[in-house]
Amino acid sequence: MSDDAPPEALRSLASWLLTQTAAHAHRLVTDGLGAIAARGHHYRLLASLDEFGPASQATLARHSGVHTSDVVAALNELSAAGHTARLPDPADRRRNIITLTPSGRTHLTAMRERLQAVQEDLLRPLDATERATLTTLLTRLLAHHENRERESRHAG
Amino acid sequence: MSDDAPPEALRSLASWLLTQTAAHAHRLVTDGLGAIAARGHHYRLLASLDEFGPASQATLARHSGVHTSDVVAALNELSAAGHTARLPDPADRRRNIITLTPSGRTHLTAMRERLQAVQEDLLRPLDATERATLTTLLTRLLAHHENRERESRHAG
DNA sequence: CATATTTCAGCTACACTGACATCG
DNA sequence: CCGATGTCAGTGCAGCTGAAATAT
Repeated sequence: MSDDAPPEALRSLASWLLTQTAAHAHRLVTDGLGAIAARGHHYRLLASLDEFGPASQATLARHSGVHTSDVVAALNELSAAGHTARLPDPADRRRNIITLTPSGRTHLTAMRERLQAVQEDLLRPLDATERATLTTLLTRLLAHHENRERESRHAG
Repeated sequence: MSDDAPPEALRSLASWLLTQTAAHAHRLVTDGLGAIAARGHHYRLLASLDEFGPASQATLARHSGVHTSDVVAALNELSAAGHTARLPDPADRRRNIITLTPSGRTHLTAMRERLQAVQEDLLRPLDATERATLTTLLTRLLAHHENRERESRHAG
């Protein structure tokens, strides 16, 4: 459904280039993870647990950037599959402490491998220097907009 | 919900950087267009009509990259607002010929202005050279993945 | 017959909102 | 009472699928 050349009015917009390439990236990630019955949120949560250790769901949401309500749903799936465990926090009975199980660790490794392949696929036309440049530019944009969000939350 | 620093396992993934920055870009675009009761699809369709002239819905879908089924919905909205007109094609009675009305042209101009402001907002931390670099890299990625899609459609 | 166009109904993923009960 | 937490229900947009009706 997008055979012809898009109008210049679109191709000249950075926002359009970003969302379009992101759509392709998202497709590749979804397909790559889907092949091992995983999804984007799963990786974000398991990677956060792996890097920061066991945490409450709220902390996990802050680390991974996944919305708390989506954390609930994703952890339902991950726990049902035995990749995470929900333990009540004895010190604060509102909280669950989420831990990575051995099975979750294995699953995380598999996801990492899939995602590495996806990056290669995604960035194929760029050489190493260009990939580094792209990463730097995107990282700067992201940092800028994350700060703006933080500030507006602090102000609001 | 994304206050803390995301794990390195995410920050090092180009796919993650892309989808995150795209999410911010999408928010800015949605907000910017929302202020004048417009949406992304509207701009893509009106810009295509402006650049390529009147077209059938199917052609419009191919030009704009908007799915045919979504074209139907967006044109319902645009036509209800008087920004486009659907005329039956006398030469092919399956088709509607879509045209930009004067009101649609005015609306398109307003969207263009909003979107220019959004680009400025989006790219603020980058200087002119860096913006050009980003545009080039993204354009190359996009071209690559569009070709892959075309080929797999041709093969399949 | 196959193909193209328009339309409708619905699905998935992600980001997000609002409400609620629970607990500190 | 205020605030944080976990849960559930539901919204909106984008991208997409499938099917039907109509016409070429």
